[in-house]
Amino acid sequence: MTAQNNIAYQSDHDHSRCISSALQQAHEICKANGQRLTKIRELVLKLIWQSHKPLGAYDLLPSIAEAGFNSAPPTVYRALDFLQEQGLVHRLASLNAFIGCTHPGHCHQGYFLICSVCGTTAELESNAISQSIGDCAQQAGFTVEQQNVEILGRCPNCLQTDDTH
Amino acid sequence: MTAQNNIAYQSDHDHSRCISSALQQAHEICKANGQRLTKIRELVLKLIWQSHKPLGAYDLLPSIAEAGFNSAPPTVYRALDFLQEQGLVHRLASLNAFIGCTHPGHCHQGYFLICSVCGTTAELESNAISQSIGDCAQQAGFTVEQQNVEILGRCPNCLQTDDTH
DNA sequence: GATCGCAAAGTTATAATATAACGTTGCCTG
DNA sequence: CAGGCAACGTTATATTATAACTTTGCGATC
Repeated sequence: MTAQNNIAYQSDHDHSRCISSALQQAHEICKANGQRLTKIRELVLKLIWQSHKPLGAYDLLPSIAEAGFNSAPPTVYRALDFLQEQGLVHRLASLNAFIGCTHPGHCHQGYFLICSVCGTTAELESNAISQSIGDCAQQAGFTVEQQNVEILGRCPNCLQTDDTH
Repeated sequence: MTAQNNIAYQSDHDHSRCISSALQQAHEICKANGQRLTKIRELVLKLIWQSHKPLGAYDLLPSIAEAGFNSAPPTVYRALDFLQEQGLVHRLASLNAFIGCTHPGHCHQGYFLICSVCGTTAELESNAISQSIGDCAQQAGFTVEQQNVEILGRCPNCLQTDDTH
């Protein structure tokens, strides 16, 4: 889970803009919430945003060490917990990995399309999915608190270059 | 089908029937697939079916030891891997836990309603969810291989007995 | 500007989950 | 009944995550 390829699904997207935009939004959201986006927290967010591929907590430790911080596991988990609480990153349970939230700052559920070949992951907001899940739950008398929707498959780029399909 | 979804929430459901039915189906499916449902595999399946609550791999080890088998982790993980391959159990990534499949033997996606209070988990089959996910994926040019849908919330029983809501 | 209180970060240790690797057993089949 | 292979036993270790306590440093108040 450490590969490097900063192309979402469009090869022409300006990834440096993704990062700087994510960091700026993070500053605004933390300020609005009266929370501190400390150096470590900002660094972890930046590292998470280096790609559109989910990264494991332990993948981040070397870079944290390089930057001169303590790099024991609690350091990165604290930062990740904080970022999750602020809605800035999501945890993908099926991968034990983390990814930057592409639309922080509004209350939402994230649904994820994860490419099984290249790892690139896109976050969706879908009323249709949300509604169908809500309907099913309601029918079962069930009140929804949290949704975990992680779809594994092939992204357009990897479908193109794959002759077995 | 929808009747069965709710069985886990009904206090009067005949659970011993759940278990024996699951075991019998397992025998049939393994036979049909030319696979061996060995003693350990059957025991693990039975243990998983003791309740409608997901169980961790390590939760099963003591009972496996009691039954006189080796109870090192590989034993239970091998059995669980086999049972998953045969479509007899599902793994819930958000809990690192396993649960019996309530309709094995047909090709399907399982969607899960997990009660955050009592842990009771129901498996759904829903064309609406399936369709909405398929539509979103297609729109993104994405081919679906595997779906992970785990919904956390309150089951009807726990809603009734909960005065904070 | 000193100090107090608290949130954040440092540090050490360990828990919880999962797999690698290799040896042994025992079932099926020819 | 021998040979091959799948299943299981066994030991060790990888991977992911948290507990618990100490130290640091920010920022509010005096």
